[in-house]
Amino acid sequence: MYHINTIKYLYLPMTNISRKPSLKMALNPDDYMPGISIDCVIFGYSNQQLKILLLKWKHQNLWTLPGGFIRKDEDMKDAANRVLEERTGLKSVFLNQFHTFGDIERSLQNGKEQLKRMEFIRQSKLHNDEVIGWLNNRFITTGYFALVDLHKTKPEPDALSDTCEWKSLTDMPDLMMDHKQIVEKALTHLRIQLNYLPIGLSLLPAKFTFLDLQKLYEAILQKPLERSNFQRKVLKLGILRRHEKQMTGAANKAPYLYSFDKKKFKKLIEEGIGFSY
Amino acid sequence: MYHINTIKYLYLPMTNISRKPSLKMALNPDDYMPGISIDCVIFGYSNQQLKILLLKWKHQNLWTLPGGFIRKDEDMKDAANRVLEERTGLKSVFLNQFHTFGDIERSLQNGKEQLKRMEFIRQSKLHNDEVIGWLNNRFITTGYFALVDLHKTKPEPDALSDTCEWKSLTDMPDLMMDHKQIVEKALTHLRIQLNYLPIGLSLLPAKFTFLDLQKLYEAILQKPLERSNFQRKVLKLGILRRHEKQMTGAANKAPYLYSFDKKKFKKLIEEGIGFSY
DNA sequence: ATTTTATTGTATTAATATGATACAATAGAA
DNA sequence: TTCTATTGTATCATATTAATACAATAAAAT
Repeated sequence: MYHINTIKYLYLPMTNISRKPSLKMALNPDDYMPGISIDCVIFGYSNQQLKILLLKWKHQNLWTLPGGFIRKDEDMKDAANRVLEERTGLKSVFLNQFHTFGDIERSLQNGKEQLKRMEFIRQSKLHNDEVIGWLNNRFITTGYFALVDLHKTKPEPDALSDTCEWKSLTDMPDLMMDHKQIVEKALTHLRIQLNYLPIGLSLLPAKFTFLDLQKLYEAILQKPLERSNFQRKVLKLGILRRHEKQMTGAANKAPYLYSFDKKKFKKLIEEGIGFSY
Repeated sequence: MYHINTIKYLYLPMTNISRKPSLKMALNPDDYMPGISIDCVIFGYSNQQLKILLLKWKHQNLWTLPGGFIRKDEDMKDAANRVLEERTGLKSVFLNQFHTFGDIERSLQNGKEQLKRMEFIRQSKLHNDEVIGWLNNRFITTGYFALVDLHKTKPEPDALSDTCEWKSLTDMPDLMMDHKQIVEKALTHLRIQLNYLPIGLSLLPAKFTFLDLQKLYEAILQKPLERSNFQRKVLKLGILRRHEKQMTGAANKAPYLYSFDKKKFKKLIEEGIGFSY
């Protein structure tokens, strides 16, 4: 029992695969890898809160992560980038695979709601019986997590959803299937990454104050950090550039604005220097 | 375009799936998830060298990682455990998923050798045309890495392999497809894990000297460690139990034997304490 | 029997990092 | 002009790490 993969696939590249299907176009199962899906946990940050982009199903109060399938002619990471772009309009952002979820019963949660959903799809004639059968198979899903500047995104619901919204982590609605566990795992990875990557680069606007950065870290770690020590530690990394002061209008000393020095940032990562809070 | 997974699967559990197929039994594609495979990077340690369990294809000098497919009625992690048990005879060892490899061209390497291979399979009549067609599809593979006490294993080649052998990391043969990259990634993860888990527990025999432990860490990290500081750091974790001295026969002070105190070890992990070298 | 040798277990010291606190500078309100 | 809250930075005690030293010791060499 052995897997000698993809040789036919390699030497007989497929034809007749429509290149860029519109979102509303009927899903053609022949174009996609069966049994595998992609789910994206897209993190954003605003109002001092860490947020995740979620979709709400039509006529149901069940939310899901932005997801999709892998075209037979695309790399899995390209599929993840495509999903991300379809929902946010953003290209080439920080996007990392973190785990593949392969339990049989991963779709048990909210099973009744999902049955209702399938009935809705059947009645809506959005998909034919073949597609519905394909969707009904067991899927293993690979989770990717992305960090984006929330204000640069244009959330777009997909064909089966009412809304595509940023939801605060501290106020998460009911999620489909095992999506809650997927979010948990993504968070764990984000927290670990925090020790190795100055993550603010992706989540904050170009210029920010030290307090902004600290609040972001506190939102991710869910614990308060000591201000002056945080400042000292980050400054010592030498990856911040200081700009003009930001007059806040408040009756106190105005903070400086900072931005990331991407060159030094890159160098730091190459050296594999981690730092923890 | 959305994935409402596995509802039919959930509510209509499959029947007629043979429970434990013998290794030599013809592969029935209907029993397995299409397009997804499992590959295991199984680490062992002997003669002060980190080793990996590899299989060599019959009549060809091409080596592969132990791998397999996911039965439609089993969790992905169970599939990985099954593969591990089939090749080593070991159950319930340290086994962790680390990455899923989904590039289209992941099988490009050694393509010619693999074509020869498919021809051999065809001629051997080991599989019928349906199975060969199934194997020829593109596969996405999820990598698991395992840590085992090499001396407790009974390596078993599979139906398509001559030998199943421990190969030193410093002396790796040519590997099929992208298996070299898979090994690299597993190593990276092992090295990161080293900062969070006292990994010796899985790779060393029950009792060992401090030098044994240090050499293991040096083999994994590929860099020398300072003896006395290594000793101090590990001792401070409080997870080692000291036993009798081991008379080495050499003309010098005999080292103590140590073993891991699994209770304290567990406690340490729960507290999430990491340590680095 | 004594000396020698290589290795082990532990101590010591200097350098560095961290946690807690202090304090001067300052933008704007009082 | 004084007051207030926040910012940037300094200070000091404590903890951690790296480098080195050294006594203990098993067995070979003398």
